[in-house]
Amino acid sequence: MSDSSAPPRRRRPSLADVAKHAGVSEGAVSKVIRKAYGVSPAMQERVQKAIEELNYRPRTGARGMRGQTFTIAIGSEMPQLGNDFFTQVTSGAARKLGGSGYQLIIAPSLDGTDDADQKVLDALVDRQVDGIIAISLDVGLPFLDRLAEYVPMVLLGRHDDPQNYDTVTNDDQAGATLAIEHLLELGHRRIAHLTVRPTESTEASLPPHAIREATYSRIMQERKLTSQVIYSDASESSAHSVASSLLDSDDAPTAIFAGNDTLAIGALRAVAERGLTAQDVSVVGYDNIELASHPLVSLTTVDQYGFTTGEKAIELLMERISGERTSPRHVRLDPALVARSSSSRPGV
Amino acid sequence: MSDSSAPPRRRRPSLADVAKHAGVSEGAVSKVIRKAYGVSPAMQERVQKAIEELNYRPRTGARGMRGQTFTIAIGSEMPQLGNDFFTQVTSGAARKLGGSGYQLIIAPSLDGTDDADQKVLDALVDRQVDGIIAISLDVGLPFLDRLAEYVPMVLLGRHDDPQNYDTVTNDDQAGATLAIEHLLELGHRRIAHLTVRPTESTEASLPPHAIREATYSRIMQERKLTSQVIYSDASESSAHSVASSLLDSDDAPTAIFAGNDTLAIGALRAVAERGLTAQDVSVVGYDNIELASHPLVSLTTVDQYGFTTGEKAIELLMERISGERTSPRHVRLDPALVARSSSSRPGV
DNA sequence: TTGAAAGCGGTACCAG
DNA sequence: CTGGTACCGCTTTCAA
Repeated sequence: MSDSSAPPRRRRPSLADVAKHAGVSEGAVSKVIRKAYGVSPAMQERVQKAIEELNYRPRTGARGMRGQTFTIAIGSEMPQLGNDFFTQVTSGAARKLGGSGYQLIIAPSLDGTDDADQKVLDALVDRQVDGIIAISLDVGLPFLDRLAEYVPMVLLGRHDDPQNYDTVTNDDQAGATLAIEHLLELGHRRIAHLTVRPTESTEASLPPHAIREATYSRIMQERKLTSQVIYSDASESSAHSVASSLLDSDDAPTAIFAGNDTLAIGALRAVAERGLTAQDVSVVGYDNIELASHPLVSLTTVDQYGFTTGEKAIELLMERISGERTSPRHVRLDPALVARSSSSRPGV
Repeated sequence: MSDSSAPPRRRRPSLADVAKHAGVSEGAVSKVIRKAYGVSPAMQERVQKAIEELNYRPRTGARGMRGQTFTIAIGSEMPQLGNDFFTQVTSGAARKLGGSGYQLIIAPSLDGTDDADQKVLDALVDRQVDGIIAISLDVGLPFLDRLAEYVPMVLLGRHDDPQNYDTVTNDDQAGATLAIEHLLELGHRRIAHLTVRPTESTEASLPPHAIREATYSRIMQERKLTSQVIYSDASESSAHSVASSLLDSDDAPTAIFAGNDTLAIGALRAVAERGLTAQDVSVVGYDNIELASHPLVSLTTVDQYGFTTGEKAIELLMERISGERTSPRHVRLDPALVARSSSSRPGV
C-alpha cells in the first residue's frame, strides 16, 4: 500500500525557475513582469514565452517584501455584509479597480469582541495591503491615525478630523434635512423621529445616526414644532414594536422619519397592520436599500450614493499610493431624496 | 518651505528589531510568536516584553514564504455579495474561524469578463491563502482541480466529482421535492415551474436550477400531472412579467414553484396585483432569503442552511490544512421547507 | 541592456 | 534551550 495515495501539494514555479528555463537572469524576468524599462524586445519575448510555458505567476507575498501587493482591502464589521449600502460601496470600488491589476478583498471582523474592529485592521496591515477602506468601524481616531502612518487609508461615514487618513462621508445633515423638509412640504407637522438608541461612543465625532437626530431636533425647533424622538434597537422587529406603541398612543404623529430604512420598514409594517396608509401616517427612511424600491414596500428614503462613495474612496487611495498626495482630504457627497409612495399629503 | 510636510510612510518593526531589542536571536523570537516548543519561560517573557514594547506584529507575506499565511478566502462573483445565502455562508465561516487566528477575506471578481472568475481564484493562490472557499463560480472542473493541487479548496453548490477538492452542496433534489410535495399535499394539481432560462453550460455537472427543474419534471410525470415550465431572466421584474402572462392565460395554474426566491417574489407580485390570494395561486420559492420572512411578503420557501454550509466548509478546509486528509469529501446538506402564508390549500 | 548579488522579514535546521 | 545561518521568492542596486 502506497503511503501517499494523493500527490503532495504542488509547488508553483518561481521566478528563478522562469529565469533558468529562459536562460536569463532573475533580474531580467523581474523587469519583464513589472513591465519596467530597459528590456529589449527579444528579451521581453523570450521571457514571456517561458512564463507562459511554465504557467508562472508571481507570489504576492514575496513581491510585497520589497514592493507592492496590489491589493486593496475593505475592512468592516460582519453584519455590514448584508447591508445594501455596503454592497453599493463595494461595487463602486470594484468597478473603479477593474482592469487596474489590483485585487479587492473584503475583510470582516470575525468575533464580536470589542476590539474585533481593531484586529481586522491590524490583520490587513499585517498582510501589507496597499490601501485600506474602513467602513463604520468602532475604533478611535488615534488608533486609526497611527495605522494610517503605515498604509494609505480612507474611512467612510466618519465625521472626523484626522491627520493621516482621508474620509468620504455622506452629508448626513443635508440628507436628514431633505427628508424632513419633504414631510414638511407635504403638510405634515407632527413628525416623529425613530432612531437607534445612542451608544456611549468614545469617538470625538458623531456617528451618522446622531447627526440625523440632531438635525431633526434642530429643524423642529426652528419651526417651533414639537420634537418626538423614539428609540429602538437596530432590528426591523424592534422598530416595529416601538412604532406600534407610538401609533397606538394618544399623541400619534402623522409622519415618521426613521434613521435608516430597516427601522422605516418596521414602522411601515406597524402602519400597514393598523390599516393605515401614507395619508394617515407617512414614513421616510434613509439609505435607499434594495428592499425600499420593492413595489410591495415602496419606501420614500434618502439615497447615500454608496456606489459613488466606493469609487471616490479608491480614487483617494490611489492618489496616496502613487505618492502624489500626503495631506488628508475629506470628501462630502450630497445625498438625494427618493420619493415613493410611503409618503404623501396628510389626509383631511 | 519644508519639502515633506507629512512624514514619510513608517516602517513597522521587524522580527530582527525585536531580537535586537530583547538581546536574543531571531530564531528565539520566531519560536515565541509561533508558540513553538523549546522556549524557556524566561526567554518567553523577555521576548514577549520586547514585542509589546515595540508593538511588533509579524508580516503575513514574509511568514507565508516558509509557512502559512493564516488566511482563508472566499472567492465569489460580485453580484453574490448582496445575496442572502452568501451572507449566511460567510457568517457561518466567520463564526467557525473566530478565535482561531485565521483571518477570513472575501474576494469578489471585479470585472464582468468571462474569465473573471478564474482570475479571482488565481489572485487568491498568488496571495498564498491557506484555503479557498469558492462559491458559485463559472469555471470548469479541470481548472479547479488543477488549482486545488496548490491549495486546499472547497466548492459550494457544485454537483461535481473532482479529484482534489471538497464540495458542500445543498441537496437540490431533496429541496425541490420538499417544495413540490408541499404543494401537492395542500391539494394543488396544476403546478407550474418558474425558473431561469438554462444557459449552455460547459460544466459536466448540472447547476442547482437545472436540478430543481429536472426534479419538478420527474415528480409531475410520476404523478401523471401536466408539467408547465416557464422561463424568465434572473430578475424580479422579469419573473413578474412572465408570471403575469401566465396568470392571464387560459391555463393558469393554481400554484407556482419558483426556482429561487427572487423569482417567487416577482410571481407573488403578479398574484397580488390581480387581487388573488394564496388560495387562488400559491407560490413557493427557494433560498429563504431575508425578504422572504418579511411580513409583507411571507413567502413559503426552502432553506438551504447557508450558515451551516459555511461552517462545514471551514471544517473541511481545516482537515486538509492540518494534513489529516487528502482525499476529497463531499458533504450534502439537507434543506428544509419553511411554510409561510404564500401557500395554502386551493380555494373551492 | 543584462547579470550578479544584496536585501526584504520571516522560518527551520544545525550545532553547541 | 539557544544562537547562527541557509533559504523562501521577489526587487533593486551596481557593474559589466
